[in-house]
Amino acid sequence: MGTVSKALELLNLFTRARPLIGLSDLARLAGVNKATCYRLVTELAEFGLVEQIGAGREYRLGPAVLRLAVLREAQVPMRDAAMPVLQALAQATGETAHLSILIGGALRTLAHAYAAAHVTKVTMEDAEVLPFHATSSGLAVLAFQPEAFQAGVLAAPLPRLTAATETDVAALRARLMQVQASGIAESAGSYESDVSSMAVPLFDARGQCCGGLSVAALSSRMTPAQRDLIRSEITRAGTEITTSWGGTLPPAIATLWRARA
Amino acid sequence: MGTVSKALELLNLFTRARPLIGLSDLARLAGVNKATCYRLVTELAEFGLVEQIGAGREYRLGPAVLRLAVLREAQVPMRDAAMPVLQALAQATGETAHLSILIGGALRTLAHAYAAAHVTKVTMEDAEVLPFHATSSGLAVLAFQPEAFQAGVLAAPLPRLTAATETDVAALRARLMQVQASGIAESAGSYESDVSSMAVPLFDARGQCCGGLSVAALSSRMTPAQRDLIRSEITRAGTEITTSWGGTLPPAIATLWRARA
DNA sequence: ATTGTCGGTTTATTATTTGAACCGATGGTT
DNA sequence: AACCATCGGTTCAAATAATAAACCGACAAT
Repeated sequence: MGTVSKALELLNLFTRARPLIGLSDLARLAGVNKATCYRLVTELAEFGLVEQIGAGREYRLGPAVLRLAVLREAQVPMRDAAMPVLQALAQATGETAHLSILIGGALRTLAHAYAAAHVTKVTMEDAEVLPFHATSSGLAVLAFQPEAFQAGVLAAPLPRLTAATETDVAALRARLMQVQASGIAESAGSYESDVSSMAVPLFDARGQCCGGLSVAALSSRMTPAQRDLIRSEITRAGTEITTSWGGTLPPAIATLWRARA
Repeated sequence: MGTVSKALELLNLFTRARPLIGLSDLARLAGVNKATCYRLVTELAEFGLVEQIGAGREYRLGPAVLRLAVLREAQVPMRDAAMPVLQALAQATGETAHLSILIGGALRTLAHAYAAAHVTKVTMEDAEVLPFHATSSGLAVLAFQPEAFQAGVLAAPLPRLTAATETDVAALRARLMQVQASGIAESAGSYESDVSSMAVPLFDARGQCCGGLSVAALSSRMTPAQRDLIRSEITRAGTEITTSWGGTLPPAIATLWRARA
């Protein structure tokens, strides 16, 4: 692994649950020497990608990420374009909707929207990693990746997160084929007990699947009628987001979704 | 310069005017060998900080910057916190307001808001660099930086952007002292002819000046009454943003602003 | 007073990065 | 169609930059 990768790996250590990290912790978490870590984090800080704050001299993500994001959104307004659709989807289904995209081989949540319909709802955090094998978004996205990518994911450890998590590779492959055939993925309690969700893949201008759109509901509310409603709404929303990204649905998917909805 | 800095420097080459860059151009612009550039940009791409798009195989900023920005804003909601105030400021003054922050020693615009009051307005682009010596924001921010930082800025070339641009170091130092004494900076036609602006510094939780807030108007509209209005509104808005960032105004500034407004 | 940890620095050793030349492919120009 | 320049990407010896371990003073808890 190159030096640059090591430095960037440091950025990945900052999460919502762990937004501030001291030098020694950073070195430990990244598995690098403290001196090495110091040099790396100092270089990151020079560019404002991280910044050091007051008392404990801990580090956190810096203002430069904002500037880069503003530039990126100006050219490729993925998040801005998707937000209104996401909110409308949450509203229409009365459940929590979220959007995730492939970044560096991992699926990460980028945005979410809640519905006001129920007091109990599935809560989300942005910028978290979703396991491919245990979420509907993961299955929806993975089903439309190249075979090599799928193989890589299925070859890695597949943690059993709940009693309902499928960890058998053959069974997962069958699920993926099913998703390819239907254009929509479902999961029930495989990531969090009591949460059922449905998801569709999203496509960029190259026609590649680069993200997923999901609606997550308490399993107790996932009635047949509700599933029909979600399927109808999520395929429409998925089409809308893909289009707003300048992407095109694979014809097979477009046909499937039209037939169902 | 370390390898990491070289890689990050590549990110800085992407601007609004030049959002797509090919490998050879990237190497030329960064002043590094093409093979080096290839390795660096490939590592950046692995993390999604850049991505390569279709035809010309050119590179652009990638989706990872979004994820990082979402995380950053979740912890330090600078942009989100400032946006409503910025819009209110534009509305109240009938002119263009913008927010800029210090990133890696440079002042960059982060957000802006237009007013509907006039058909003619000062237009802005986000994520652009503002020269310290030729803008009111630049003066406002520079005036509250450590002496070493000021000296560094004033030692660098100070391009004459318009006929009204002040490039004399002694005169600029005098301007800075004036800004320190008044808590507000003004400029008239020193960046763009026909544009006059006023700006105030913004402070973070450490009490350091980390950005500026500015209102820019066509010079023809900058009447004495308008200047009084802008001064009153911009100091209030500046206080509000600084507070919402968890920062505190230096007591001297707070006193100055209260007296004026 | 002891002990452990913190952020940060120093050093010789080591491994990574670098630059120039070289591919095959592409696309204008003559 | 032959040519030429340039593209993205690759190779490999030479050189530079990164690394690990030990160390520092400061601070906190014991």
